Amino acid sequence: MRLSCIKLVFMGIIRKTKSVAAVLQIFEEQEDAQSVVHLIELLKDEMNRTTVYRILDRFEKDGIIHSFNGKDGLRWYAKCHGCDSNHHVDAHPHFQCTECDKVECLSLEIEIPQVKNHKIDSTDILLMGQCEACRH
Amino acid sequence: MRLSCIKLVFMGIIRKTKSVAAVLQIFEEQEDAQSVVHLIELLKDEMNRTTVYRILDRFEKDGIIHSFNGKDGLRWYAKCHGCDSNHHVDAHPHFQCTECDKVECLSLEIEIPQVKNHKIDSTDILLMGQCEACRH
DNA sequence: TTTGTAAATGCGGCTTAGTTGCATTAAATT
DNA sequence: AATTTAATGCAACTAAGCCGCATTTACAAA
Ligand SMILES: [Mn+2]
Ligand SMILES: [Mn+2]
Ligand SMILES: [Zn+2]
Ligand SMILES: [Zn+2]
Repeated sequence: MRLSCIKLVFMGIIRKTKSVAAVLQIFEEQEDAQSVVHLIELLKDEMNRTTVYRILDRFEKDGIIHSFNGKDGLRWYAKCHGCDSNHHVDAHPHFQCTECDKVECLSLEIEIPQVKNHKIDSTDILLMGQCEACRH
Repeated sequence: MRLSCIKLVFMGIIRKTKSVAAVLQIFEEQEDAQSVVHLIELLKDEMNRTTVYRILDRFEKDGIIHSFNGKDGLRWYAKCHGCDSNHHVDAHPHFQCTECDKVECLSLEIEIPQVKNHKIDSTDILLMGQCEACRH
């Protein structure tokens, strides 16, 4: 059993298949978030789209990636930092460019005030505008 | 030309049809946000679902209602306050209950810090948790 | 190395939100 | 009442995402 395999089992992924490796590689190489639609397109020669959905599900359960809705209601995924299968600790806002559609995770604290008579458990914050590249 | 009609034309709606009146009435009676899926169900005996979509589009252009994505990626609509067809001034966060799914507009200012090298034009903020009714 | 196992995958079909084109209806103006 | 065209109904379509089931394959035990 190779080291990378021990690590994957620890994270909840049982078998390191070619498909698992291919999806993992995308998130290792690319810090920006990826839409499922884009991932399916990227991987269409290597695996079935159902497999993409299922691997993303497993990765999210394992705290390898996290997901959120982009501005058009599509599902996006990005790498987690410091999460595992028990705790998703990596809550942060996201930014989506209105020109190129690129999505970034933001290391940014946003203060959420109390809402009277409500218990807030989580937040979903999407900032929209122009990214660094599109601003020029 | 009746007064209500003058008002509607002013807002961009050209003809006050029975369908327009029916959708309008829902938003006048109910302050909470409504999902399109729920509206279609509510109105299924009175009009075609395509008509619901088209009336919501027109209302949004006219500043009568605004839309946003709920936690499950569905489209939700709620009444605007102080908007018209030229200016949607009514930006605010939303709350969705994780138990009963109810969605509320929040009159709440949330401070958005600057993001380096980005131009932020709009925000989409969804708070999730337990509503007043579900907390007890 | 071979074999047994169940995790993972492929595939086809299905669900559902939302859109589009076009023929028909009806609201408002004359 | 006649005219105009905004609005509607309808059917077909698109696209994201899910599900069941047969098949494959990773991996551990023999
Ligand atoms: Mn993120
Ligand atoms: Mn609102
Ligand atoms: Zn951009
Ligand atoms: Zn509730």
